[in-house]
Amino acid sequence: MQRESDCERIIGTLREHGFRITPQRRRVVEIVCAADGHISAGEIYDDIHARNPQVNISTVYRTLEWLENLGLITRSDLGEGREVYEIATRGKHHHLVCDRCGAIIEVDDSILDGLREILMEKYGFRAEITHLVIHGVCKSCRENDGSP
Amino acid sequence: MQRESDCERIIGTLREHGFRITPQRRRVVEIVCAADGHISAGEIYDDIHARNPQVNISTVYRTLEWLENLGLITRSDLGEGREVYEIATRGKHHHLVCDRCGAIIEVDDSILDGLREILMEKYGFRAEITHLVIHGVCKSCRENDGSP
DNA sequence: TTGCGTGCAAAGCCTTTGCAACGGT
DNA sequence: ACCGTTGCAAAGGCTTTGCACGCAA
Repeated sequence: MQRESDCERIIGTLREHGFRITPQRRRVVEIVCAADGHISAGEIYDDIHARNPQVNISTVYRTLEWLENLGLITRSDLGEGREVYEIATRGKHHHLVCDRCGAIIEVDDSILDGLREILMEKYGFRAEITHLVIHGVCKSCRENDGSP
Repeated sequence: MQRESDCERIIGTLREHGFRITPQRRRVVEIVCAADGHISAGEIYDDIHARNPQVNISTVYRTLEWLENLGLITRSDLGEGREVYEIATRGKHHHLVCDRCGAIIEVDDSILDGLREILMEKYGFRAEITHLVIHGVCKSCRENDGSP
């Protein structure tokens, strides 16, 4: 499957560039690749720590920082102190979250094209929106509730 | 000026509702009103503490929470652990945050009109975006760096 | 062997909380 | 005088850092 090949590809890239592949680093890469979307440093640590209690959380943070600097994973700040990571190969996307039923809808990055243009034209601001979470009400909930 | 009347209006509202107006609470309200836009809890504390060293930061946090619950101020999560407050009377707006120089640019809610339309048309999703923080690079940083 | 990476412990930030004393009304 | 508020201190959650040992290459 795609996630496994992502993982092997990343490990291979690191090895080719002469980076040391330690068991800890390998586990972090595996877990991030296996994750279905975002995952936090704490979740990665819990996962590793369950099998290898000697592994320290500082190693997880250092590995994530290293992978991020290498451009192999991306970090998103979800607000409220929540920082999550995911592999960088996924197409850029964002999430709509329905506040009624909790549904999460993945939307393509292109929905932001217009907004980016406006910000550049009006403010000269180059928006770098890596991950956006938009709350609201989904279609079925609107129809069920009869709300606009 | 507007800020002063905001301040007096809030104090008056609090007093009318029977809330106790302590010097600490008064100072917090004054500082938030006097701030040009958003201000962080730490900045408020520094301001108060400079003149009244006995005032504790926990009082600042408690007062801000109280004012927020009363709907008199709003809190925005700028990401990276930065939370800022401002008086609630201001028109709906959003923030552009420059990741190079830290500048914060206030933009009107209308910049999201297009995005809201797209989400409604393509996904039937009614976006309820109360406050959006968009990271990126501001005009002057782009010009200084020569980046696009 | 060599020096990069790790575990450990401690600290750094920001924010919250328990508790006894204080002070608005 | 009452009881809501405050100051203090401590803790809590997450992340970072200094240091000496250990291990990948």
